[in-house]
Amino acid sequence: MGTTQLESVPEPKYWHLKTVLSEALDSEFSVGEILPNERDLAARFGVARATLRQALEQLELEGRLQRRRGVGTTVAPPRMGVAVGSDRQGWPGGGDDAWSCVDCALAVPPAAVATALETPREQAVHVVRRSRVSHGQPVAAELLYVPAASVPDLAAIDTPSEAARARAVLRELQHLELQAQDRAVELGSARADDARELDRLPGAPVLVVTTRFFAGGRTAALSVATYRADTCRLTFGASGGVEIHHGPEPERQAS
Amino acid sequence: MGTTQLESVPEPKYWHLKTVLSEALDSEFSVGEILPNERDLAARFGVARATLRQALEQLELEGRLQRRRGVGTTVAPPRMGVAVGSDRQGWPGGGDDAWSCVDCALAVPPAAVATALETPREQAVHVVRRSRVSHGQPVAAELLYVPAASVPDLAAIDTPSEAARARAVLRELQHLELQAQDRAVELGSARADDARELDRLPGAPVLVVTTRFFAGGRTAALSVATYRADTCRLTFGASGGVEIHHGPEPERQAS
DNA sequence: TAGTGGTCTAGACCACGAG
DNA sequence: TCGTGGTCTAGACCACTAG
Repeated sequence: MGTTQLESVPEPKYWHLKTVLSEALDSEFSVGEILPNERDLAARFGVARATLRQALEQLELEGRLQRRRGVGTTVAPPRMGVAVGSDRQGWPGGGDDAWSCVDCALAVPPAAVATALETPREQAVHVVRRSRVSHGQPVAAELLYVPAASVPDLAAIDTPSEAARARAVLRELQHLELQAQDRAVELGSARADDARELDRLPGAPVLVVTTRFFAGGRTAALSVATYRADTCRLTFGASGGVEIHHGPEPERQAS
Repeated sequence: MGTTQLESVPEPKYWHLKTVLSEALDSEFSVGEILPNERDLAARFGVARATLRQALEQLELEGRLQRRRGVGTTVAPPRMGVAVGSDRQGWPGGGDDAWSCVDCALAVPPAAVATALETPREQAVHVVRRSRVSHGQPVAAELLYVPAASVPDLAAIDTPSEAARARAVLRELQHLELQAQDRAVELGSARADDARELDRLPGAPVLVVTTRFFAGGRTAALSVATYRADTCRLTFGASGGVEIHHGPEPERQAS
């Protein structure tokens, strides 16, 4: 009989919960405010804590919440715009590009990196670590892979600190003529060391920006930068960006 | 006393599990292969199913696995490179840009969109829906918001279908002189309608690409495109992209 | 109908941060 | 020391797909 195709699909509890919480965040909370703890919230909504957590995880993924163990759950500020493509072209480290050098080492890169660099397997390359801070908090960690062939004059340099050696590598790069560069963005999860640097737990969602730098007909350097996905909106182009958030779906009506 | 700082931090089980599974995927499985079901896997590793699922979720987030209800868990192919910034500048719909129109409606946009368009609240704009298919599967869904002021001559047009009206809006846009454009990428989760179109469950992770088109000193159009984060790597620049995957951390050694 | 992944529960213990 | 979020368990039932 009348299987009237009315809402025969029950919405998952955590999904509905997320919607309710999202609306509450908009109307009843302000940035930085601390939410009730998970056990209280779960009780208040009459669900198990795991279910409540599923909703919170989604909201954190969307950058609406920030959770810290031992502290609590707070309302996150809008994501900050982080310029990734503002310099039309340019070597890393050229003309203050918002990054600061951490250290430098010789290391055998992952196989995929070696492939991109067209470098023999098991051959060590310079690995420059840099970090990027915006609005007072760390937003990105970068590994910059530079084959020794790209910085031939580096051996003569004697530097006092790790960071200084990193800067020396970058300085050498500027001498090459940059022919082209190439960017890709994908979703990843933070490795243990990146997580530490980004002040997040391992596995936290990150946006991985891979940049290839071409010079002398080769890939002269490869940058793998991991940005905190919860707090960052990567911007390409001139402006720092106007806030664009997803609200509820628009009321669609025939035109 | 010898508090020898040896592994005092027990690695979470799901994290270790993820590592083990990841290595197994590299060495013992090939693309498309079906993994044992979750209950068997959990038993095999001696953990609860929820713990095993936590590891699988991470691997799916990284694009290594694909899970489908009622079917099983399969090994995902490497992410496909999807060109987002290849056309230097250009209106949507100009010179085949890999998108196909779905329909068009007049709707009141979300508040944030209205702000970006510098349009009065509650004022309806054209909303063009487009979808993008790559390698035979849907990879992105787009909502393109076009204020009526940007396409003044549209009213005279009488079109037979929704898709045709969408194309008419795009055609009108080409007449404007594009002064600049502006992109941002951030992490989001699929709304119910996007999820349906992308063949995913609601809440699935997506990369949201927001593009603003400037003409005549105003924001003439705003595109919000949501890409499947599990299967796509967004590329900016000339090439379709060489595969860059994250392997294990490199062996770092003093230089 | 059988088997899969998706959701949900009601507990337990642990690691961390602040007072 | 106490309260927080993070991890983990051992179940249960549901929604979907395929044969």
